[in-house]
Amino acid sequence: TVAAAIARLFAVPTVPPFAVEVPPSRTLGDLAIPVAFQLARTLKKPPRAIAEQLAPALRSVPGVARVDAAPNGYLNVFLDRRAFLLARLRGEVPAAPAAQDKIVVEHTAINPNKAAHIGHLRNATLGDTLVRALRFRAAPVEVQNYIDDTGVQVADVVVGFREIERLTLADVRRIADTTRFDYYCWDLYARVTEWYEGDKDRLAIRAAALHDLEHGGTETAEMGAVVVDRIVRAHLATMARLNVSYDLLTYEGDILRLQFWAHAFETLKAQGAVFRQTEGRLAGCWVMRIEDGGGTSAADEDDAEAREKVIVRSNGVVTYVGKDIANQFWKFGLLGRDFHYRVFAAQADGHDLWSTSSTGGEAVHPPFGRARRIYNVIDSRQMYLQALLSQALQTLGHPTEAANSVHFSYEMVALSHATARELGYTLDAGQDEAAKPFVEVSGRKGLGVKVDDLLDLLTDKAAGEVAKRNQEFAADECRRVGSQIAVAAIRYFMLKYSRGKLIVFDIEEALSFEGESGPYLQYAVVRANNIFQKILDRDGLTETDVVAALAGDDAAAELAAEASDLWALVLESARLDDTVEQVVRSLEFSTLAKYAFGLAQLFNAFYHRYPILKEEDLERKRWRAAGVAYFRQQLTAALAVMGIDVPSRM
RNA sequence: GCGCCCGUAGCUCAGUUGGAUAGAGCACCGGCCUUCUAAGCCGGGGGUCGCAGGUUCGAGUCCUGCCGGGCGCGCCA
Repeated sequence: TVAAAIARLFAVPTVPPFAVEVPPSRTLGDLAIPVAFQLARTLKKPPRAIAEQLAPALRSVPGVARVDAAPNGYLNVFLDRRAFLLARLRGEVPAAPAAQDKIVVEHTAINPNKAAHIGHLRNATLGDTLVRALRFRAAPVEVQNYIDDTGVQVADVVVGFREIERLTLADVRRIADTTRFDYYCWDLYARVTEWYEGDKDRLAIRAAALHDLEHGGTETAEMGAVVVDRIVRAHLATMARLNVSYDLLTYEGDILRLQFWAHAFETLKAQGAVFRQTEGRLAGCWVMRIEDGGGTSAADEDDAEAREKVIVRSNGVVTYVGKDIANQFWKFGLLGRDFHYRVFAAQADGHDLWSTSSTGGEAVHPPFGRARRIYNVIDSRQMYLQALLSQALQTLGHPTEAANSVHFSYEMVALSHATARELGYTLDAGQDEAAKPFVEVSGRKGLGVKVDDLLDLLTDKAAGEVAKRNQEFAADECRRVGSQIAVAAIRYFMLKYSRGKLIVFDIEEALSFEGESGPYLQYAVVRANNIFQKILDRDGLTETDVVAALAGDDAAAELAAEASDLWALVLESARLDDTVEQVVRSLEFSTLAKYAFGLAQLFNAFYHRYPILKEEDLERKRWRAAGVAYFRQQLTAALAVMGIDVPSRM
């Protein structure tokens, strides 16, 4: 309506989209519109003159109390505060139209051969938060977790069991039943890496194991399947602790067995997207030419080859890029084939987790895949390969799908030297790594902080704090709340950095519950909730009762005061929807984290300055309570988008 | 060599379609618990936004070049 008013006033056919900003100081206004700056160019008039002409016209917009034209050209809008808060408390705010296009988000995708570590944690937290943000905006989202069950990493662990430990399939099953199997494999995997280094000929054993995994029918393959199944279930349990869940597990083995790749390969060949190299280093390979933008001049032969990516090796074995291309085509519904599906497990949040299958499966299953838009959550090191997926789609005549293939890229998580030392990892002064400001996490070396260890540490600490403050709590109650606090701490920690920033993970820092942390946010909501609990206990009034009583209050003095801190809290609380929208657009979750933190700060300050239970002026008391009611509703929702629960007490 | 990312307070970081006086946490100093939970609040010191040009009413933000650091560019995944 504001845009329409501007268009009418200046008779410009199309008003460029303009931002609504937050003024640097609340005394200037509730909203700031810089549209006069934009119009200044086309209208060839100074911003101030335009703003002054615009201001009276905007006063008729519903919900607007006053509009000031600032000397510098800003239009500062003051809202009808009472109407604003009441409408929001009654849920009368029109929702944005829900998106209809189906979205697939793929995240986590941990190699199923060892326990999950903090590197995987960043992926899962970003991915799950993206899913929650999209669903907050009512978009239909399907969450997929890709399981590389036929890769070398699984083969390595199987080699460890067979060649180093000399164990049978039955032995492995027994170990899986009686140990922390993902931890056991973590150590074994590191041992296998060393074992290979002892004698390079042993790599032939790995190649044979890999072949067995791909083709099946042997005890090695069977052992691989057991390892994968047990580790995947361990990962799901770990992720469930973090409030992360999925809709579908996509198994690479099924992509191979169902000939998805063979099918995609025929199409790629037919369209000339891949070709068989006949000479040079890559003779005998099927390769895809990589477009790297620049129209390079007469490059020498090495450069030319560097821009060819092998899709099928000269021995006929497809690389993982090929499998990824087939998978991406399937996700868009472009492959012309589908998996079989079976229910894999029931999840804590009540909905079934499905998995792909090569045979059989349920006759009736959800319509997986066929997405309009795909987010692949994967760290920035994979940028090159993700660009290939998009390029393959483009080459095969699917420009829309190419544009809708989003690589949600983020930087990796490394370890601080202090934390690496704590894990028992020592670096000689001579090593290159010793000079770097961080130590790279390495599953292959067994160097990393395991997610469950970190959660256990955080939960113990939080449960101890809960016990101190709530002596009436039983031990299991402390534990339950402690776990909610631990999840808040770790998820917030993963979200507060922008995704382009490398996180140098330090245990000491991650264990902090003070200042800008997940628990700080929870604490603010818990305090707000306690106020309503006490109102209920003492006055017998619910939040609904309090809001209903407001209808008779016209003055709303508490809200109307020029520098009303209550109004500041309400206005800031209202920014959640815009913030989530911005987050989805920019894929930058630190924006949401900082918004939620700032809101909690605002509330905590308000909480100290303005008592509610003891306030004797009843009208004042009601309006304060109303503002707090809206605040807790909004911060609770913000925390839900971040996958953080609010404890009953803490 | 080419591509991507990072460089803002002592430390760790926000500041994202360019906008009003560059912010937060930690650390440090000083206050506040017989009061709705001190996992908190209030106050203080602390800045050449890596450097140099450019674009314009306006640049931490956009462009170019340079400096420093990280990652990627494999018949590994």
